[in-house]
Amino acid sequence: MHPSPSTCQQCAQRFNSVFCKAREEFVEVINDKKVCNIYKKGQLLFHEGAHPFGVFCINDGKVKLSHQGDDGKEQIIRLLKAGDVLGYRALLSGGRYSASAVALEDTQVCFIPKDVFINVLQHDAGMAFEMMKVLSDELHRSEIKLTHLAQKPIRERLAETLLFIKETYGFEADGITLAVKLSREEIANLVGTATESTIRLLSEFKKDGMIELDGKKIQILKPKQLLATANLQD
Amino acid sequence: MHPSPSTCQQCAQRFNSVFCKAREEFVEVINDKKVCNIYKKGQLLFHEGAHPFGVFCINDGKVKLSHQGDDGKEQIIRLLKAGDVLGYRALLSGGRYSASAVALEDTQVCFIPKDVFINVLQHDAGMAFEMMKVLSDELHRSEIKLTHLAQKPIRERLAETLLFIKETYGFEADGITLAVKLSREEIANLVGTATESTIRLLSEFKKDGMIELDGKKIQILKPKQLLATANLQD
DNA sequence: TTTGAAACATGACCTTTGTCATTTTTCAAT
DNA sequence: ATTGAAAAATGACAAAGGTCATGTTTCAAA
Repeated sequence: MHPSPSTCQQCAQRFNSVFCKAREEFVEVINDKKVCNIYKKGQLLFHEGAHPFGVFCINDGKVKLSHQGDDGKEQIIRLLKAGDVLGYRALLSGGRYSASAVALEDTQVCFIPKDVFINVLQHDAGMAFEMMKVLSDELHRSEIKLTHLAQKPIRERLAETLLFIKETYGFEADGITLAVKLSREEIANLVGTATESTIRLLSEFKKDGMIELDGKKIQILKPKQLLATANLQD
Repeated sequence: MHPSPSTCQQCAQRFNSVFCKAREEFVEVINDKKVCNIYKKGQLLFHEGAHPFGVFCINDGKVKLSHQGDDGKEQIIRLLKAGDVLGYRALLSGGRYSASAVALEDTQVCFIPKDVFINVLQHDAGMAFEMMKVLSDELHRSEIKLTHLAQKPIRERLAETLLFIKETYGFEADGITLAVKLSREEIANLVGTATESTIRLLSEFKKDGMIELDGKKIQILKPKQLLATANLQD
């Protein structure tokens, strides 16, 4: 865990986030009002059903965002990393959180109060535009996933999910090990399937030589074959 | 089909749309630059993969927005009605259309060129905020649907879809007939299932007395029982 | 009014995927 | 190092839902 950045102005994630286009004066305001915090692995940032009081900006670490299905089953809808902002959906829609956010590892987060965030959005068109872009991109991702969930077999969706994890978090220094530790159940809840099915298919992928498994470590041995298995057109 | 409105200022949908908070001066600009058009039932407003040149604002009529799955199967991701705007997702993300829009009945649409729309968003914070709200609401809907698609059986999803159609388009004058004609295949593509499964379940719902079927007309006889069948928590 | 294609309907069957039970492994706390 | 609970793995089985084949109805164009 890196030390807390002294200011937003110096933050390594600044130009990597939705604040990249924010004007200097507003970055100063945000810096004045932000509250930084560290969440330990497994800790809750916010809970489905709660009222939002601001947005969270990840400085370092990893977070999962998930819905609770009616039968209590978790559905992971987003994976977040340094530079990502979360909690904006409920804030902008004007309701409660519709998902819970949990740290996947020790994570450093800055909290920006609601009125500060809204105020910046209202007075900084560049920032507002970036926000719309983030929302549009998220919507796009969600709609594509929706279609795949409705139409693609689990095998393809699991391959796609592994590639998605790679896109999001990248590899360890070795260049092949996924840089996040997820349980089989979490992977299943990302794919939208039963844990056992995920376990079985991961074993198959391993038997096929596409991946290597070592506890929660997953190594991508044949990315091209995995991509072919995902059967992506777009 | 109503006659074309003379101006945006007088448009019946104005305060029912994303433009509800737009300042008068910008509504005037939009009015000057808009181009109105009528699309016949089945006609394409835009096609997946094409470049967006502006947004469409529905004045009267109904439109479906759908992805083409990899195997060519349609997935309907949104149903639109008077007052709804479409085509903004690709415009804001800065890419091509990721979905196709087709008129479900004769539909009157105003086209607003890209630069005009973007310009208004950039100079009218109220309008920008409304746009963010629309995006957030859409994202919310999409994520909920994602979870249901992953976790709920088809029976529940079909019931939910019928209620969603009711929420979107309402009833005919009789107060029980859904005010839109969709083929069984289109309903299936909304639910995310095979056409045959949809047909079978609709027959079951009819046998259970929840709905009545007469060609493409669907009457909701027992909304409460249908709601119970949908098994919605939220 | 006829007619032919498309949509609707239904049955049989099979594949996929989920569920349940059981065993094995991992890993952290003692 | 021990151990106990959680996670992972595996097999057997069941259920859900998709596919295919075929028959029926609808509806718009001739």
